[in-house]
Amino acid sequence: MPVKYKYPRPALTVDCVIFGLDDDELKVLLIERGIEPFEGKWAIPGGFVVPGESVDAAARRELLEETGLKNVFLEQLYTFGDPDRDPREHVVSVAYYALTNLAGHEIKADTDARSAAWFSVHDVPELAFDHDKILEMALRRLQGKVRYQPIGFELLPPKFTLTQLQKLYEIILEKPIDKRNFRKKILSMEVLIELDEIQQGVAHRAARLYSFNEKEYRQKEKKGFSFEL
Amino acid sequence: MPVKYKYPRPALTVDCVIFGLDDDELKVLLIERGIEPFEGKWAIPGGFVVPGESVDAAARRELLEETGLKNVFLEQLYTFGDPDRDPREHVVSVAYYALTNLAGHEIKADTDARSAAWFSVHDVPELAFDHDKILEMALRRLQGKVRYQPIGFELLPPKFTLTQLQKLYEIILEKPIDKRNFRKKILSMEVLIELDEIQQGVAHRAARLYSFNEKEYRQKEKKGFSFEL
DNA sequence: TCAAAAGTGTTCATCTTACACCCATGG
DNA sequence: CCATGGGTGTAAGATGAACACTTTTGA
Repeated sequence: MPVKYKYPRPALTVDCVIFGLDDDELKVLLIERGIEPFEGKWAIPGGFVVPGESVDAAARRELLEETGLKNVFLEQLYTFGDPDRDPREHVVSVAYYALTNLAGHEIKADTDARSAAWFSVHDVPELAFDHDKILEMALRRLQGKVRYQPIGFELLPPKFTLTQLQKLYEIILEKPIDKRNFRKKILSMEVLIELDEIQQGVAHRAARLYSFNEKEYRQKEKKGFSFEL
Repeated sequence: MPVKYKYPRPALTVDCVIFGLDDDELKVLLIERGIEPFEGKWAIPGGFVVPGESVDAAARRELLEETGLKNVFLEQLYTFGDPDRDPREHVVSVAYYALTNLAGHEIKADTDARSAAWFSVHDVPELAFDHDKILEMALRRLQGKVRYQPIGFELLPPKFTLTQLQKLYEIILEKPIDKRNFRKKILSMEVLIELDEIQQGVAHRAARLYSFNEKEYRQKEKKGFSFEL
């Protein structure tokens, strides 16, 4: 359905950088492009914004359509608006980043039967468009934000051990953390619920499980408390 | 020059929240709308993105056209994409915020002869579109960012006293700061140049002038130093 | 019984906070 | 000479960093 406008306007897309946490690596979900431009190249999943849907909604829709993911943490990252980032025409893209726990969600085959795969963020193939720039920015944002907002939990299953949590920070921040100091700090914030459950099926002493107390966190936050690693 | 596209697309605009620092208030520059919709209402300056120009360039262009400002700090804030934020049609807006020192720049009359004026951020008239939301977000961003990035200097003249700098933080963060502790902290970072100049024309002991050493800051930053209030 | 990870406190150094007086200047 | 803001140091408390051994469990 072709349309006419009084003045030209750039096209508008959304792109979603989807992070997942493996045992000892941070991964990103990429999709192999089935059409030109950049056919055969890997890219961050995304698509065009349909007028009448909010840009946020477009991001959620693309996320669902291309990966089957829903109810995940999704936040706007930045808008990329260089006129030559797409060889066809001026396409402005509002980039988002999503956090999900890799184990929980199987990634379904994409509707267009293109293949999707997880890559280590430090070993990513050449990407289409300016997607390397977008990915780099998403990584930096995640590294920054994880230290003063409790978003790391989004990368873990709902019940996790303190060691898993610590490892998460070590992987994202790319530096080792002292075990005792980490536990002291995180527990002193009192935003974790100590569950009456322990890890199953491990070949050593099973660790206690915890969950993030989001309600408690929101209350504390209102009273001026601020989460800091 | 009407244009045809294969699929409909939202329109794209940029909006610039422009902050300026008065003696004891943070101000924002608004423009009175001369046309529908929201004719007569105050709004954040902005305009449509022309295909072929980067979104950043569009923001700079609008800033210059509507206020005469150039070479000011300008950073992308967030993209607002609700379909009903503009009553005419789906208009997605990439919002920016700018920092400038109020004293230095006279704001020229807008090209469309609409009036422009500075308002205290805490005493703003009813705004057009969702501009109240944009302004609120810009304020929060400024309050957050000013504490861990040396952007506050953008609101001051190139040469300033430590008391001016302190007041800046007090105004933005909306809380009093201890004078001695502030000076100790800011000087210990060693990113200020102590000038051989003092304040002129004050009816009391003249304060020493300082300037921000951006070069030094960038070098320190690379070595892992991080500015923190 | 061994391998693997869980869990736990103390000390020292550093940073943050609270706080008050004298000084220089111009009117 | 007085009003106004400029400029300065110290002590106590809080926070962050470094560091090693015992316990539990399943194989």
